[in-house]
Amino acid sequence: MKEHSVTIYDISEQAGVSIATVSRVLNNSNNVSEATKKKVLDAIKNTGYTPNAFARGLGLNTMKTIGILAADSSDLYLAKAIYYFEENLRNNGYDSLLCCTGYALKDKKAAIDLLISKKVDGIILVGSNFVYPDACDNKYIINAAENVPVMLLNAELEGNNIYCVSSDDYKSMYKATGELLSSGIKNILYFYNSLSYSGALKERGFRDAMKDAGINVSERQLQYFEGAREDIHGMMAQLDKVASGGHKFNGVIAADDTLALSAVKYAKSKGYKIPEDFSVIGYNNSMLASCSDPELSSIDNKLETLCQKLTEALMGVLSGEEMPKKTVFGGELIMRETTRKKK
Amino acid sequence: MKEHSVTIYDISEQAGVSIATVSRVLNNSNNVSEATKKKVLDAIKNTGYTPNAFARGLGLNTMKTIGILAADSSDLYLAKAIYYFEENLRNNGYDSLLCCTGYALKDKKAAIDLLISKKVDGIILVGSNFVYPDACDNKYIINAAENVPVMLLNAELEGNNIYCVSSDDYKSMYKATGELLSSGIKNILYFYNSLSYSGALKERGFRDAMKDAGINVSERQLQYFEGAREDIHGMMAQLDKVASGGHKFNGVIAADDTLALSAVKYAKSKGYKIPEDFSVIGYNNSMLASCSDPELSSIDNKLETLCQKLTEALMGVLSGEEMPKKTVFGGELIMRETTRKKK
DNA sequence: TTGTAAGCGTTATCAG
DNA sequence: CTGATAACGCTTACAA
Repeated sequence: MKEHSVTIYDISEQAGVSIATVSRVLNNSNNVSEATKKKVLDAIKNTGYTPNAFARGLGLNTMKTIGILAADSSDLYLAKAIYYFEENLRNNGYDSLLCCTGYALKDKKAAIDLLISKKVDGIILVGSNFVYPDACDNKYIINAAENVPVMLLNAELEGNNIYCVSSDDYKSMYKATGELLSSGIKNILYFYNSLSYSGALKERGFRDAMKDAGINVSERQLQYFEGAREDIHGMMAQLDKVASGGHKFNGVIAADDTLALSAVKYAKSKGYKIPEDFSVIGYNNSMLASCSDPELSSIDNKLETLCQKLTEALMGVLSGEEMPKKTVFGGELIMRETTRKKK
Repeated sequence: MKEHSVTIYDISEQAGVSIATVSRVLNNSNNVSEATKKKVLDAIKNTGYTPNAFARGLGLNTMKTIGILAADSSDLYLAKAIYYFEENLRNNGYDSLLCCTGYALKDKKAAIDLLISKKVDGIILVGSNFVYPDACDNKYIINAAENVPVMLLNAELEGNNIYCVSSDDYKSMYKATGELLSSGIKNILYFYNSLSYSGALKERGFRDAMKDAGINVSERQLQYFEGAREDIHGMMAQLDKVASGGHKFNGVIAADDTLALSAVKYAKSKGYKIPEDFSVIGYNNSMLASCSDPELSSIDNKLETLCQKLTEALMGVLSGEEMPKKTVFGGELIMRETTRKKK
């Protein structure tokens, strides 16, 4: 608890120069002689002076912070994303203000308002769950973008000052479904837990692939899991209920590795041979893939690249450059032990 | 991109009062008549005015932010902690500035300095890895505490303005080891990946329990894993190497669930029956416990409670109350499928 | 109950 | 190259 912190005035006094000069050496403006520069630097060192960030913020109208919004920062996938963002941002001289909003729209709104009132320089929305199928529900993002650039990870939304970086979930799912089908697995259950726009894309990828293979998909083949995101037992129970309800399936494509892992455990509990009699494909290629036994085949959506590109884009926008409003990368199916080789 | 944002002066003008009055209704100081209050509130609503946080910060010398430091915010356990902290802090009107430091001391130093220069109101060090066995290496924390209160989660350090909240790792490990021994498993390998102070405590718990049971522990019975924290295969390989090197073991106590899960996979790969022929106990009781098959017995260290208490303590300190310098909770061994019932 | 005015600690614009 | 000085937008004595 410093009593009265040392200010630019103290330095100016000690160094025998004006505060303007001190400010100049602080921001290493070149118009200052080596001699006086040294005096100032010495004084700074002696006192252990650090510029007051608030005063600085007030003058410059920025404190170089980016607001990071995520529904749940402890979610395996979101946590990784946040990690990458924080690192990239810090390397660019920005700090990260983290807000976990939960999955309710009104909380997301509140959080975004909070960040704006704290005058962050930009906002990153981590995860597809921030954009809703119904356009009205996305108004809060459009509004936020009137104040600061808003960057979306794994989501798409058209709007002024809004930039999107995402993985092509539709295509990834389409391809993964195709792979599973051509490996001989036909009775595939689609298991998901997100109603986001990106979630809808994944589902459509699955449906289209099935349709294009001439297979009809019934409603109960699409299982929405409503429980907690880590509730493996709940997931297993749901699969069990579906099966015992009469709907047989010998493969699961999941919108998330946790769901996929639960499918693996479910299949094992039933005594099915994986991958011969029962195949599973997950999504995100998270650490759960190698935790699972057998190890999960999973779709890798290049999270690190996405985060990097998104940060670059944000930096570009902040320095006034023209940046692409939408950039999308391809995903890649990583084959492990829960899928057969193509026939 | 607002052109010129609306200030307290605009409001004062529109409402026909002085800025002081506006400020008063903003901070709902009670000395203001209902009539003028309404005028001001109306003006605020009309204009969509939000107080400038920087100016506020400058005047009050706080922007109500807490710095959260973690080596790796994507680590399963740390991510959960960060999540709890963020939530608790926000409920108390504080924002969270997140810094991921990695595990290198000099980066931790840099990060903590950064946070202080940004004038956070307090700092939370998430995870035992911030305090080192060698006292000199902890100087950076002591220094930081001269500026703001520093809170340690799962670590202990004596010092002015430093507060610790932790789980009793020593006792938890001691007890867990005892349980395993009394279940009949005697050749236990201790598997760890952290050299922190808390890591040392866990190890000592293990050693003492073994000693008290009259069992000698050799050096190669303590396996330090140096690789990446999610490298399951690397962990398995190390266990394999130990075994094929001639050291037989039929149980593993791990300092972390990931390590434990790798031990389960290792044992299964060898065809050992779990838990009859091979038992495993993990630490943290993370979601990996239920991801594992069989499910991991694991030590729960009440993370949510710890985070809550720590936040409470911090809030107390910030409001000038006297707070305990050290509070420690007990852990609990959650029995699942990788341990036998006691004989 | 309300207004005036003095900070808060910088940056930036002008003169010199 | 350097020094005054006016912003920046808010809080808070102190007066009225």
